[in-house]
Amino acid sequence: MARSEEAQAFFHAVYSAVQEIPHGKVTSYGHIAKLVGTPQRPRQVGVCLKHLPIDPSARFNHENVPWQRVINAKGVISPRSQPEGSRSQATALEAEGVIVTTGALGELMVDFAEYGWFPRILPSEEGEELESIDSEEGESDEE
DNA sequence: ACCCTGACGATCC
DNA sequence: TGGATCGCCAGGG
Repeated sequence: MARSEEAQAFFHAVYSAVQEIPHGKVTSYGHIAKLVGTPQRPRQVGVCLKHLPIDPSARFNHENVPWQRVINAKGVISPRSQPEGSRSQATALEAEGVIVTTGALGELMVDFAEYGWFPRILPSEEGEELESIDSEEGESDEE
């Protein structure tokens, strides 16, 4: 487990941010990346979740980190190598009341307008400790 | 040490 | 509108 300290801090930040997603809500990898101060690395957020320990004794694990609440920017549950993975994520979301629909190509989608959680990010002096306030009114996708 | 892959996302054709 | 490319960078072989 010899990750560099920086990498470990990143993992920690990501897991902590994911824990802030409200029950029954979802956000994107990209938004988590922004929340932790590294807006250009949404991909690494995926890496973190991919490596989220199953072991309940781990500091961060599948039990205390709501990994299922993170989907991609298109509102689709990111397909892994195997479709079963995304399916189980859909099941986990449905278990908390989130409605998951299936697209023409079998994509599992969640309506951001209904379940999206994209708090405004307030820049701080250091750029590290980012504050976030949840704006109850989700801006659909108008800009 | 090197190369390929990838739970992403913004841009560029 | 949508597929292809690029940037990022940790993991795994």
